[in-house]
Amino acid sequence: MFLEIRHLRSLLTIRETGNLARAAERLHVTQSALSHQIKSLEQYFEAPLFLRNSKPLRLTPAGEKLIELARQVLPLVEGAENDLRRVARGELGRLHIAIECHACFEWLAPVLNRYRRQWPQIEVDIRVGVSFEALPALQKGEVDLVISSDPVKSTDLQFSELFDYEALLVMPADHPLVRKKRIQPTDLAEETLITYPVKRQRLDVFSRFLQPAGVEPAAVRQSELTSVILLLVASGRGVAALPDWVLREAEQAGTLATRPLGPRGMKGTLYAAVRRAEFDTAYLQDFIGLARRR
Amino acid sequence: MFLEIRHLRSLLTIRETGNLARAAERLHVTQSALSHQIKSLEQYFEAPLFLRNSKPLRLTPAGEKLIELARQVLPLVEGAENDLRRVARGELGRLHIAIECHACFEWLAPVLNRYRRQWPQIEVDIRVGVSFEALPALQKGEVDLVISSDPVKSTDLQFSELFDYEALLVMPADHPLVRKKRIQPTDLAEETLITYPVKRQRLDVFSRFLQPAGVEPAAVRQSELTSVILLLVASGRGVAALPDWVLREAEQAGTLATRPLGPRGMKGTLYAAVRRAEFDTAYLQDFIGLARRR
DNA sequence: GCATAGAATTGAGTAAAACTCATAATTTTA
DNA sequence: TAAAATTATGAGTTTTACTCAATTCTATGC
Repeated sequence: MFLEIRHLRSLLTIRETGNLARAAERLHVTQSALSHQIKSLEQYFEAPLFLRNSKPLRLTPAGEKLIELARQVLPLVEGAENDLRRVARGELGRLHIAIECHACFEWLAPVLNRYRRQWPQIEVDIRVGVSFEALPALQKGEVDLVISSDPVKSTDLQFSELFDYEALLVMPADHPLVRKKRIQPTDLAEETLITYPVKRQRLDVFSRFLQPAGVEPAAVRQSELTSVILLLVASGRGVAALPDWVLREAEQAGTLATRPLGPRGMKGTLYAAVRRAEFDTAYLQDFIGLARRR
Repeated sequence: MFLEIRHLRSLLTIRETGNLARAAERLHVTQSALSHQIKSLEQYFEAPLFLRNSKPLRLTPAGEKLIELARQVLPLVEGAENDLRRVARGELGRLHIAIECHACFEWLAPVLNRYRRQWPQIEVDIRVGVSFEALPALQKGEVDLVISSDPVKSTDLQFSELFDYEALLVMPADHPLVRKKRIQPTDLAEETLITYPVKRQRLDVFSRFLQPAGVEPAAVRQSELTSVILLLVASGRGVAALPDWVLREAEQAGTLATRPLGPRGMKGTLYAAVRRAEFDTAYLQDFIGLARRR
């Protein structure tokens, strides 16, 4: 293998100008350089590429083959180089987001709608982290940003705080527990608890509220969709623990009531994790900004 | 511009082996060379191409873009290099033949049919040299071989003898001139002469036979097709001067007679001219060989 | 047909790059 | 945590690409 893109560019320019001297000028090299270059190609392929004795330099069949190649390849290369420059400037890129919490969908969807308008060139996707570990996937480059509520020290990942939230117990407006200012674990011993269909250890209401107190709800029911959970709660089929952002509108409608869990409320903070090397990219920073403001 | 085919090959091999060291081995360079190469690419594009901290070396979006380019470009390059090698070995090529004599068609057509079977990869074409000068066209690379009856000394063209011929006067078997052993210019003063539609100076019967003797035929009629000329002659509409190869079968049919022109016959030799640089190519030599044997 | 200007080629010298070697730093794995 | 495997780095070397200057070639006008 010998042929390089440089050769194709020279060949095409010579062909276009019909003359070594002018081609050399356009390529910002001496005409001697071009002459040497062509000669080395001809020696390598053991075939002449140009017919020397004719005024507007003409190509041999071998030369034609290379010109044909140049015409195919050079636009591809230029296109790719442009894309790469835009990738470097952060104008072009990929934003595959992994979320571990189902409820995040509720604020993420509208944020992404706004985001897409600002960054139409960024390829956006959401993956709900059920079947895979989000942070390793981020490290391996399978996804580009992880929404998580527990930051981890890492040399190659960078966590940015998004916003604080509080998980609240949701129940029908006429539920007996509405009378209490704050909910205690034992209050749920006689209730049906509705959760997302993930392992208990990944549900804060179990890991941070019920299990430490050794309380088990009367029943557990699962649903994937936040809106379905709210519907079930509203129709008296159970109660649920959901982050506050989900409940803003639902509460206003007046059919649901919310109460804090535990004496100080079950609060947390959401973070966005990205690879440290890409932390400064404009399109990632902009997403983080939008997510903070929601 | 910076990116070269070498880079694309390295990138793709690294991607395929998932590992600098093995890629280096496959490319017959040191692993250090690859490391430097990638680094220089990353510096040029100001973007990382690989995620370093993951076992099977993974690509960043920028890296993916380049791999995509490599997958498009490398096969094209390899294909073209193969074609070129075959062009150099004379397995692939172009044989555009220019003929100045209309009558040559008669022996050329069957020769080319045989030739095409032997060299299916050679692109064959015939151009009858009416509207252009054949030898300059050969020098300029517009055609690749010229059939001509007068060789010229040239530094960049090479003439090869094909075969000798003799131009004969053709007439109906019952024509009065059949009684003569040889035809003299004055014999044609009362005849209608049928010729190809080209300038008189390019017709030997005028330039070498009639004009030196100052004789003008009673009438001149033209036709492009040899078979039509023979038909006209057979039906008594005139006589024609045609090279012997045209007449072999026609004469055998018994309806036509031929006689030599002038005391020693109007003889000549056909040559094939090619560009000296291509003289040794197998597919040209083979054509010349076939043409000689007819 | 010869002189001449415009181009291309050539060869030598130089600058630049690509590569190797040896070694250090990292990462992975046991 | 040590050993093994892999990658990165820096200095030195080789190779390649280029420039400069001189020469040769080609086309064209007189």
